[in-house]
Amino acid sequence: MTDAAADALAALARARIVPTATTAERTADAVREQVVEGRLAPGVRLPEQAFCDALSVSRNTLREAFSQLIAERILARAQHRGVFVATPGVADVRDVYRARRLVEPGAVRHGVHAADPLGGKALRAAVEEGRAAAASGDWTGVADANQHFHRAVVGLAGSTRLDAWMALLLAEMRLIFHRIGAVEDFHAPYLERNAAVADLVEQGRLEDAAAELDAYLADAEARIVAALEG
Amino acid sequence: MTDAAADALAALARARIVPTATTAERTADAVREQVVEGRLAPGVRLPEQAFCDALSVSRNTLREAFSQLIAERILARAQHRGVFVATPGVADVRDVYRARRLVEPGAVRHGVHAADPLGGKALRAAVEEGRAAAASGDWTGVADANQHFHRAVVGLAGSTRLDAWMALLLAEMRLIFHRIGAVEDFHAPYLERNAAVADLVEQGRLEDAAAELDAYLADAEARIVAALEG
DNA sequence: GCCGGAGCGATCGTTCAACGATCCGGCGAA
DNA sequence: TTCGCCGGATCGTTGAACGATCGCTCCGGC
Repeated sequence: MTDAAADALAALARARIVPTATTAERTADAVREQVVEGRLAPGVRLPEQAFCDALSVSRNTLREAFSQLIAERILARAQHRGVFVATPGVADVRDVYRARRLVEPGAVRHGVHAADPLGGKALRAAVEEGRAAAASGDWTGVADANQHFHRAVVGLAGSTRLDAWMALLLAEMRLIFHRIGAVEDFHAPYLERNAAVADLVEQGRLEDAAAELDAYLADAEARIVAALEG
Repeated sequence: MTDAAADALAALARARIVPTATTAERTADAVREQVVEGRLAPGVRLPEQAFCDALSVSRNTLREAFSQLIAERILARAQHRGVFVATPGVADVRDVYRARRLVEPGAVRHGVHAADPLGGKALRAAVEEGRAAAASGDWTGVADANQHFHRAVVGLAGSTRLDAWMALLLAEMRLIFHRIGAVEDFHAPYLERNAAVADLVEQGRLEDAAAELDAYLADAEARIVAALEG
């Protein structure tokens, strides 16, 4: 075998083809999108039969999809009563932010990609995405960009497991934002704070960036808790 | 209503009774235990029919249990070929340790319970458990105690979500230990390093404790990678 | 009037049987 | 040897069924 052929084989082995995710996975994706987009509000019930009909899948397949979303804390199951969209409370917000305030500043401070230029690029891209969305009044886009920014932050740590876990936490955050309604002005103030963090990272002032990010997360937590309790 | 009755009600509400976890959950627990205890080695196939018969559950229920364990990365599914015990490789070890080296020292440094005496107690208890197990030659017990120690470390952060996630990573670590076989002398050196970290935490020298823990994790990672490649 | 239990419908948890789709291994032909 | 084809085994998915449990309504007793 030629070396070129060997290289091609190796490339194929890396880029493993995933045919067409199983029906249960596609179903889970569809339901998850409805939830994080806010079309299914926290607390509403999800009757199995109705969703089977709407999605044209069998009850067993739907239940498998539900199980996955329950593991992600996007849905919640009440024994013999049905499945509901999760309604995170103040305790959940505190719990999530304790984790985020440990992980995100840590990724900035010690992440394997925090010092190299590529890491800074990802942060910068999310900041620009947010600014563009704000300029065109697309507040949903601003919220998306904010999520991308925080995903880029934990991406500095260079751990796919950490990335996946943070994606779950951020999906849960979206539920919370839908609970408190006001999405617009909630994310606006963070546009410039994201930019400040990105600047500091690009300048290599990682310690300052981490401190700013920590203060910023503490502030966000306080505002969310206030909104939930008020 | 009397105050006593109100108190009793409140207590019941807190200690929510979970009747008997659903069959799928119990099935998942049973399979997970077989895997993390090493009775099902990494790479072996888990035929659905055989496990249905052995566990006396229907195929649908078993598949739901499998799905959960796959989400935990304990099992892996190959489309149309079956379910296998996961076989974590060097890349997985590196990924897990990047996450652990961010989270564990961070929990020691900034955890909300790192400074209070209760947090130190949990670490101390795990250290003593490990010493007792070592004294009686119970190497499996030493490994368990080691896991308990690291669980106590992240417990300092005070986030149940973080605790649950770390439990997944630690379960994956057990798979890796089973792959490289030598469980005995692998955990032995860490008995005293765990103790050193616990001491430093109890003395309030959190920065030193975090540094020691980070060095210790880096060392462990290097030894595991060497064992896998050797 | 309202408080608590009996009855009822709806839904969930679980199982079973079945069908097509896909993969693996072996056999034969070029 | 290599390729194509075929059969067997297993998976992915469906539909239907049964008992169990829940929420609600209704009714009698205080």
